[in-house]
Amino acid sequence: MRKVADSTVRRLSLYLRFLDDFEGQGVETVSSEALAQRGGTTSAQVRKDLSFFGSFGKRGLGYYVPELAQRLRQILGLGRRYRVAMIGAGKIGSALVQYRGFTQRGFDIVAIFDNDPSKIGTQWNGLTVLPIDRLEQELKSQQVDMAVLVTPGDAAQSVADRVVGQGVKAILNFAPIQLNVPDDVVVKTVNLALELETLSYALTNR
Amino acid sequence: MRKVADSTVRRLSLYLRFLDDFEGQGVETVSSEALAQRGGTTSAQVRKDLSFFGSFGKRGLGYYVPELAQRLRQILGLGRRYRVAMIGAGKIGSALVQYRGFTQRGFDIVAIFDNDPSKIGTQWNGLTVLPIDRLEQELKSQQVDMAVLVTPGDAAQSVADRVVGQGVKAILNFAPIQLNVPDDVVVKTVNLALELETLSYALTNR
DNA sequence: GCAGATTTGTGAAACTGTTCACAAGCAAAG
DNA sequence: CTTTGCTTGTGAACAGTTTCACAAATCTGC
Repeated sequence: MRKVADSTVRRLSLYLRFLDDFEGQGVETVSSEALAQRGGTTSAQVRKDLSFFGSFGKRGLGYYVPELAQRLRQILGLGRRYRVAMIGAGKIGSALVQYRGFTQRGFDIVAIFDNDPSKIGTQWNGLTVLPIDRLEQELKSQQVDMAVLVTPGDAAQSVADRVVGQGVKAILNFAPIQLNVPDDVVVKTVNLALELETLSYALTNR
Repeated sequence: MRKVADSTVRRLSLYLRFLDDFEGQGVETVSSEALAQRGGTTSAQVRKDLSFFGSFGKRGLGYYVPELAQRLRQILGLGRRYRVAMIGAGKIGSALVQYRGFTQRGFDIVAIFDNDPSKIGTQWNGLTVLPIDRLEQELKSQQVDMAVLVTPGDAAQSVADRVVGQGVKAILNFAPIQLNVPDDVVVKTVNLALELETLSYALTNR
């Protein structure tokens, strides 16, 4: 498959959300224009995004909502559930464990790790916080697909190495550092303070 | 000022973080190549990014770390502190209130709102959760610069309207919807489930 | 079955962002 | 003071992304 831009994939994910909404409202077909308005983009953009993967619409009519939703799920790899490990049971980590959005969209958190003795053994949402020493063992036995890193910055790289060592190929990283991983591992970093700084920039330069 | 790409601003914010590290280590000068390696980019990219705002380096030597850091703070508007309101005291909201990274980087949370009677009046990190009815009053009296929206999706737009109505010009949005705001208001949306979906896409298409 | 109204799918054009490559400037050594 | 080596700053080339614009396909109403 030829390379598709990250921005395209993000929009597809958005479109899918809108389609779910439309489907809930009993809408049967939708035009690229309608999707575009909902997503703050243009109809040409929507059609171009979809065209990378095939032609799913009917000229003169638009797209069948359930069918397009199904196609997008397939493209995005959402035809299955994913097993996710949360590494770090601090503020953000414990909030994410309880976050409904993940489960709703197909991502089940199946293990939580921390190295703080006062946290180990406590229950979070039905899961026991495990000591970080058990990482290798659990990632294997639980068949974890993805790891969410919510450790302090200075621990993140070594944890990432261990996770990668167990064959995990996808990491969502909240630590404010640039992770170094092999080419076949995909990392998405979310840096919350950085997002505020882009707002600060925008406020300042107007 | 001519328009600078969002990607450039994000990298500047990263460079600043690296400069802080270097400064802490007592490093006096740094080359574009050193910054590039730390940030996973190229030296040409670093120099181009900086060149939008002036020429801060010395040929043959590089950049003076404290000076460049100072310049970047100025460019990013980080020469001051910002007053931030957290709207929504759910899982994510309460985690963010306690998150050190915000305070460390100049963003002080000065008010928290929710509409759940069981949360109103409770203390979070020294702040009392206020009823959402007090929003307008508090945003004004507290001179809030930015709002972080952590409400359910269906409440987000109406809250955003009220926030904008009080003159707040910057919103960090965690609700999984596309916010509609006037042109002079800047919104950054962070969609956590969507980040996982891009990982899912990457895992599937290899 | 035909005319008119829609809407897709897609090359081409326009635009935006990144990389290249090198002249110019500065430091250090002799 | 001159040479050598390094590093910046930047125009130009390149690459990637978005927008345009239109032929082709389908629907609707008569």
